[in-house]
Amino acid sequence: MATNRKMDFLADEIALADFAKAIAHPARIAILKILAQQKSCICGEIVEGLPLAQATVSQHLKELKSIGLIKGSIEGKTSCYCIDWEVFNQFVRQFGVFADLAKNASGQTQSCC
Amino acid sequence: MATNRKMDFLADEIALADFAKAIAHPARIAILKILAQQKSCICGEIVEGLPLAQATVSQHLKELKSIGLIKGSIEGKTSCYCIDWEVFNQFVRQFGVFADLAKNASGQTQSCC
DNA sequence: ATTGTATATCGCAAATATACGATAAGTAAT
DNA sequence: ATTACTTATCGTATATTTGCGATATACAAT
Repeated sequence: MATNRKMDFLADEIALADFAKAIAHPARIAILKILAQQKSCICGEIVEGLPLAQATVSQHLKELKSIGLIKGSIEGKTSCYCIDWEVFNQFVRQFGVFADLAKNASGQTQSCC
Repeated sequence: MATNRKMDFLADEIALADFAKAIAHPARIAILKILAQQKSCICGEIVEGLPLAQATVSQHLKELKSIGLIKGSIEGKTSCYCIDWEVFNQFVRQFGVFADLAKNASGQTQSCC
């Protein structure tokens, strides 16, 4: 990016793109899946469940955390990560804008090109 | 990426990540919005609607096309791009996996961390 | 205090993504 | 055939992402 032209886009477009970017990696998708399947908070088995080094997983966790999709804290030996469903659902709702557009256009499932 | 470890992830995790990557940029979100709002196919006003050079927009269109989210063709002076709702909905459905997980866990909206 | 365990961070290398000017390629009209 | 117009592609510069070893940090148990 030569210049930062992010500001020329709408805020909700940027937000949606940032959310997409946060989940735009198989490792982060896998992490979210793992966390979503656990009722209680889960610690470092995430690393064991992924084909990546501990440092790399930690970095992915950091990214998910920085956008707010997951919350986490370390307490002694065990850490605790979990999905922030509040934030998660907020993004899903934003994503729904497109789902709705798809529905409105469902009559023309057959596109014109 | 030192090594390509994509193969160590599940196919649907990779597919979902690829979809997310495709829409992980404000310009591509904006393009999809523009296309979704048009009933008929739309041509080069996309460029005018974005704060980017024509070459850059063309590149973004190419990316959306390569993952199959949009279809396009040029006919003389006017081009024709439109969303492939078939593909679009397929991805939305995959994304729904997470939405469902969110629903299942809705009892615990208050996370444990 | 020392050891062991779990996690985060640093520093670097390699790969990708982004942007755009210049240019090519195609069509329509003159 | 030339001009005007639209879109795609090439080449290149820069920024960002990804991955991991090495190391730091923090706590628990001995």
